[in-house]
Amino acid sequence: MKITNKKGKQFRVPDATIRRLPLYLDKLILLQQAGVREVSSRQLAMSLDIKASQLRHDFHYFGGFSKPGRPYDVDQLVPALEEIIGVDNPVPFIVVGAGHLGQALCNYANFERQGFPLKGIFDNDPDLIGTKIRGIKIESIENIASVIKKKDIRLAAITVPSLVAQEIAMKLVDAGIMGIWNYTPVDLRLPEEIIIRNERLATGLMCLSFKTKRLEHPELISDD
Amino acid sequence: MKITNKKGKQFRVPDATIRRLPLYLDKLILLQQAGVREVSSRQLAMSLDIKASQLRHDFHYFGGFSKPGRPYDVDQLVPALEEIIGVDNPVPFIVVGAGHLGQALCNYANFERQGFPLKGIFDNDPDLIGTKIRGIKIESIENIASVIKKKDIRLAAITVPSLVAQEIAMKLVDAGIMGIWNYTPVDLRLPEEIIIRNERLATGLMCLSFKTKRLEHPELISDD
DNA sequence: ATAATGTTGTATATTAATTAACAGATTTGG
DNA sequence: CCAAATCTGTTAATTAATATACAACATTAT
Repeated sequence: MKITNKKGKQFRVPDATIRRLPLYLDKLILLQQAGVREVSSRQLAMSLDIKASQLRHDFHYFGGFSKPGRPYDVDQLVPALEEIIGVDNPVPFIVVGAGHLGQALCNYANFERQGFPLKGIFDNDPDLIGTKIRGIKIESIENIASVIKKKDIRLAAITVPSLVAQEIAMKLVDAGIMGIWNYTPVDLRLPEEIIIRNERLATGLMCLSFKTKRLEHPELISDD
Repeated sequence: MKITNKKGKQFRVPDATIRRLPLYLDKLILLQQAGVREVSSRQLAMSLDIKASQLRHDFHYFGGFSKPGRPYDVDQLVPALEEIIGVDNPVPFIVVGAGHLGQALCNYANFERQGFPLKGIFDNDPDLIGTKIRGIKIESIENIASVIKKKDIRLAAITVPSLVAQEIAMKLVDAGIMGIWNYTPVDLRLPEEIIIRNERLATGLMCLSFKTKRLEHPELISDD
């Protein structure tokens, strides 16, 4: 993805950098809450287990965040990163599918704190419709389009059964959704301008398993 | 990470490849369940939105999964990948912290189906201890060490409050845990042989936000 | 038979990402 | 006031990841 920075220069921002931006912001907000005012690239990088040069390299795409010779000013860097990431204003989102996973996402209070207020929960199960999660009423999927338009929602998480995932995703796109956080195992086929992010919960466990297995069977590893 | 393949040759397996292995397995199991017997690298890669050559390159680290000239045999490839990833035998795990997120993980039935049976849920809240999730009783954190040892658990997810995360992680390691799936925002400091995987739920939303923002403000993008 | 098509495994080339290096700025300590 | 220590921004070098190319083999159709 290419962007134009403040100096008018154009850069291609690597995906790897985009993936790290949220981690930087996350950590910086923690520091800010702890009352830390300044942080060097080395300190910040170390706490994220990356090299300081990489952090500076990442920041470099977006222009200077500090005067040369001085560490970063936390109170200045946080809003700058928020603007870059696009959470300088709250970004409302909805959850479609109120099963266990959907409910868990809805109950995760930190989204709101990180700039993503939950604005709607939808399901087709009559037993669920009308019940509330954190004060938000679960609505019928029939209402999705009108809510999306009325509240100007751009992001949606979907945790629905595989069979209906494609159909529901298309409905969301028609209603104006621009980014889909896909928790189903389905390859959604949508217009190419729609941003899709696939999550696979078990992937984390599998990566852990791959590596711990090789700790237990040292004959499979060599470290040179 | 380096491994030794069946021919005795040593390879360094790129992290990017390790991250893709679970996706391959995931997709192959879906195909297997759908009754598909053979799949070419091109078909499989297309459904995962990667290049066929990359898939073959990934598989190449682990030795031949097919005869040259023939597509992959699904029923043969699934167990082979399972063995590589380390889920050829069930890999039990536990969840520490039974708040909303912990409960959501426990309720996510697919882990079991993918080789990760949940063998324990732990919390310190007296109101929660004794209640059940999917038939598994929530136990006091005091019991963790004995359960880990008795049931020979190697992986643990932690979804506890930040303040106690480090302390609990150390307790887990002392009891024999080798891999930690960390859902807290804390940088765990543990012996270097312990595998840690940090998850940040909001990261997914932030990456979506970064990209959709630039769709809405085309002046920030250039596509040449 | 044999040509046409489709397949993998693997070497090579290309592109992307990470790390290192360092100039120039700033602060600190004596 | 100057030397030592820190720090960033930026470029260059290195390493990692991805894509291309193609030989060798298999299948299918004619």
